[in-house]
Amino acid sequence: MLDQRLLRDNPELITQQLGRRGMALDLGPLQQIARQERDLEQQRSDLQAEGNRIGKAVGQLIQSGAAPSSPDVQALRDQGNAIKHQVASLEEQEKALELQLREALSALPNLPSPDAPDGRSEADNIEIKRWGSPRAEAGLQEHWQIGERLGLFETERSVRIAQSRFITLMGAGARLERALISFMLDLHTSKGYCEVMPPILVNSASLTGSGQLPKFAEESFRCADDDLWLTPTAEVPLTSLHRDEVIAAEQLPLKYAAYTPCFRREAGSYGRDTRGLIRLHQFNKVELYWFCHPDHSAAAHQQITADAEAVLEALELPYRKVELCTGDMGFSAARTYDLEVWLPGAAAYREISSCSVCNDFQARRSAIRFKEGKNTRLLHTLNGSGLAIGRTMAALLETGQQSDGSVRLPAALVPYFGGDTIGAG
RNA sequence: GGAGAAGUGGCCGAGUGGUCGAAGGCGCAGCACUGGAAAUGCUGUAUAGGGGCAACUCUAUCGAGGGUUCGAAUCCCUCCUUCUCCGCCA
Repeated sequence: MLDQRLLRDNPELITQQLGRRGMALDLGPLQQIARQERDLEQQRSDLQAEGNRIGKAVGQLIQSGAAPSSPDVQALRDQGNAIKHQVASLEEQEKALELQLREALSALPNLPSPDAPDGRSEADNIEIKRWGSPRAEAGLQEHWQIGERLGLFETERSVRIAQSRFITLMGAGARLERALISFMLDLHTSKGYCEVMPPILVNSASLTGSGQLPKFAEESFRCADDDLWLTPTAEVPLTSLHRDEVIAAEQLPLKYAAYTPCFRREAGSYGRDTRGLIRLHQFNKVELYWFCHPDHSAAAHQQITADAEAVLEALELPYRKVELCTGDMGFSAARTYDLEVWLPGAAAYREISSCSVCNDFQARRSAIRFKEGKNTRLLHTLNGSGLAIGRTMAALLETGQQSDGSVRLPAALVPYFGGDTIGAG
């Protein structure tokens, strides 16, 4: 959510910055509403002050012996009643404006950071670096072919259990998924992240707080009888972990690593990535999340990205780091790096992590502040995948495939998986 | 799921219609005392929004929302949460 004061005082800045995302906005009407609302508030509170004076005067009169039914008291009562009605009417108008304003503001995305590169789409993203030596021989299989051949997951039967875009991991496949989760959590907690296992059903307030609602309701699964949704990412419960809190400055940064399943409807992606582990309605992810001081969020963004990169490097998976342009960034982000892992079978880089700094955007929506001396200020939040588990498995299968049909796993994973090869012999 | 009790400031806790944003205590901060500290004393210590360069000032907030009243922490209604007992359960 953007600052209402910014809307009142400098809507041109918002228009200009959201223009970098490719939005054309006229905020004039909204600014009018914001100013009207402020004026109404002023009128209303002046009236209330008058009402309070009258109330006290009545009390004093009665206490000093005036009969409650005397004309003096009655006159004041009448005045009080008149004010009460005026206040009620002003309040009603004010609430209506406030609602309009909040709805409009909560549908606006974050302002991009000055450092974020301008651009219209994915095509304008900027490659920052490459790591590792991608395999590029001919005849490499895609992960779903390897998985099916080695019996690592069930595709057809999963449709019977749920529907398409769900997967059932079997045997070594299930074991590898579990190994990856443990490996990633251990790696992150060894660097000072606090491990979290949050609820994966979240309420509307939580989804609004991190930016998924109101605009992206169709992306999440909703429980019919409750105000609960299946979380699309651990970013949602982690943001709300400290919703409506004031945190002591000395405690910052708070760094969390959470493993959760994630649920996404993937509306509008029919026919894309229908095979294997790339695009599922349910997938596992280890998410990194920081609450930090505004002065340190830029450095924190580099760090959280490096922490995600460390997973790929420990798993010996070649990747590239891409900075998203303003036109391709997510709703809540001010600046984003994507990590794209090399899939030798598909011969393509695929997104496996997205690391964003949201500045105070989520903090304002979720009322998460910190106390610095006498001042209470909004803090900054960051999130990054560290990493998406299914896509990591896909990359491991394609990267580790050997001519005998087996898959060799990186050394770091051996203690977790309990072996260095899948499908040997 | 059934029955009962309770939700007040960072914490504990008083307050059942009138200058109550709220006694008292703890905690915290500053000052005094001290060689230094403890103890003690004094002072200060909620959040959000509006106005003002500022000192300051106005409004709202005693779980949430509505109602009664000139006036509500206090009375009424609805909801939420927590606790206790019973039942059920991985």
